[in-house]
Amino acid sequence: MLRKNNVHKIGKIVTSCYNCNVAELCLPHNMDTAGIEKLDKIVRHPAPLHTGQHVFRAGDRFRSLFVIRSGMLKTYCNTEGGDERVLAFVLPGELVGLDGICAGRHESNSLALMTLSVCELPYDCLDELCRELPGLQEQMMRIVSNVISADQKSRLLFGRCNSEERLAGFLLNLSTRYKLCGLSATELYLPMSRQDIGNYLGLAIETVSRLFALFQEEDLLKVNRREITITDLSGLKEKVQGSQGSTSAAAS
Amino acid sequence: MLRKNNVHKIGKIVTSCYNCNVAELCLPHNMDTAGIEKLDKIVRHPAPLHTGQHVFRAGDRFRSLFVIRSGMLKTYCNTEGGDERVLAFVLPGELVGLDGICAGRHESNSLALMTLSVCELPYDCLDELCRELPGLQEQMMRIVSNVISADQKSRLLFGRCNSEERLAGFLLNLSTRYKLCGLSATELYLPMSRQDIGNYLGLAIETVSRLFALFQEEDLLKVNRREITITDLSGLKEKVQGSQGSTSAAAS
DNA sequence: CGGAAAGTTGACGCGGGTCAAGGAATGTGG
DNA sequence: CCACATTCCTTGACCCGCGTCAACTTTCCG
Repeated sequence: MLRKNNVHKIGKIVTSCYNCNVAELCLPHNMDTAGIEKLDKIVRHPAPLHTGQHVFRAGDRFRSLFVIRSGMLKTYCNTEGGDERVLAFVLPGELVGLDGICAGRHESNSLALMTLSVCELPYDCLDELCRELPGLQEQMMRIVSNVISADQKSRLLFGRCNSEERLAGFLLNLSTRYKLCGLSATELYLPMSRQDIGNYLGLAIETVSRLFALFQEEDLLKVNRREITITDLSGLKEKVQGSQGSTSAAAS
Repeated sequence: MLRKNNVHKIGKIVTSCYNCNVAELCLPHNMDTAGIEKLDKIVRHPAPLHTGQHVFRAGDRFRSLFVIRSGMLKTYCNTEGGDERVLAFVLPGELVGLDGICAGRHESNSLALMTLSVCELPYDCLDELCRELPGLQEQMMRIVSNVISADQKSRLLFGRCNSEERLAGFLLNLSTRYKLCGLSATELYLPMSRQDIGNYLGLAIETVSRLFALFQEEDLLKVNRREITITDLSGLKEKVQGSQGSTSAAAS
């Protein structure tokens, strides 16, 4: 039931930039009606993707930025050794694709973790529109700054702490961002596998599993497969003490 | 002698954006003369800072971005527990301060690791100039994208590898970036303490020390306090196998 | 010259990675 | 509908990499 609920919420489809307010991060924030209208015209709405499909792959020619409308994706890279490194989980209202601008090619992969709909922002158009609408450009820089700032915070989290702090920080971070999307901050459906979580946090999958069990034993969480309920938010926060990983984040 | 050499090179002062080509990353790259002239007018050159002085501190009102002209700085944050987390080391031609745009305040500290001169780019002026010069705006986005992309790569490095891989990756990364600044790629003067290196890499200071000794024993490096000479670049690269940490990087 | 800060080296113990086995959920073909 | 395979997750046992503690050396700076 929790899952259904959240999926339905995440699955709510918005139809234009007017009523798109999935998160403060999204572009129209603080823009006037005329501006939003223009932005609305360049935005494309590709058909929703199914779990396991890519929005883009590393090496693809960079053409567009993407804002998540509903669902969730992960960004990852492959190492020379061939194995995967999860870089980020991206929620509705957050932006992906920024890492492709400088080289003209995407440097990471974006993969749907569940049914996913995105807004596509062709970069040429966006660039042009930024010249017309100074407000948009400022907003772009603010978003980009936020991405960098979120990267920094997640680096704080991983800097020098043990597995408990990491997982706790990760959950708190998700909780905050879920809330920003209008979802529950305590009942989280995690569409990614334990594998992905471990990979992202730099922990073995077994460790992640054990920690979920431990947190449950300590009455911080209730865990039911990929549905988790935070029952003691402040207890979880105490675990992260010594770092500050509970802020909004976005990817590449 | 190595130290003197490098310090002198890093210490070479440029006087305007015309002949400022410390690194490809810097703003004038790919701009026409008129554009550079305008940019040159808004750039300020504060007096050089001494070791231990701050360019800005977390909480300071955000007014400007800074490009390093010569020297090196570290960016760091303080955790709630009061201890420090090093986020990045920033070299000539690289940009700091981007993390302050979104909140209007700097979220990290920037501290000179040696005598440091910077270019100050008042953000309001820069923003305005971006409207006049589309080329500048594009370049800004490219730089920002590069910062994000570099963050991503460093995350790959820290993702899931042991201490040897981390330190080797770190040294290769620095080597590449030193070369971009026109410095030697093999003779590196590291102005930061072992403490800073360990903090940045998520390793204990003792581990860093032991690894330097180990790498020296394996004839990969010659270590003389803060001066290190890479004697076997490919050997060092083999260590990092399984990740890709040898690309250019810049900080917030 | 003395005191502090930075770096090195050794001994030890634990957190978490690795290996292995088993359970639960989902899919597939008959 | 069931039998079977596959994927995902959990739990236990073991062990090693690296953090911690401690002692010592070297460098720096007044």
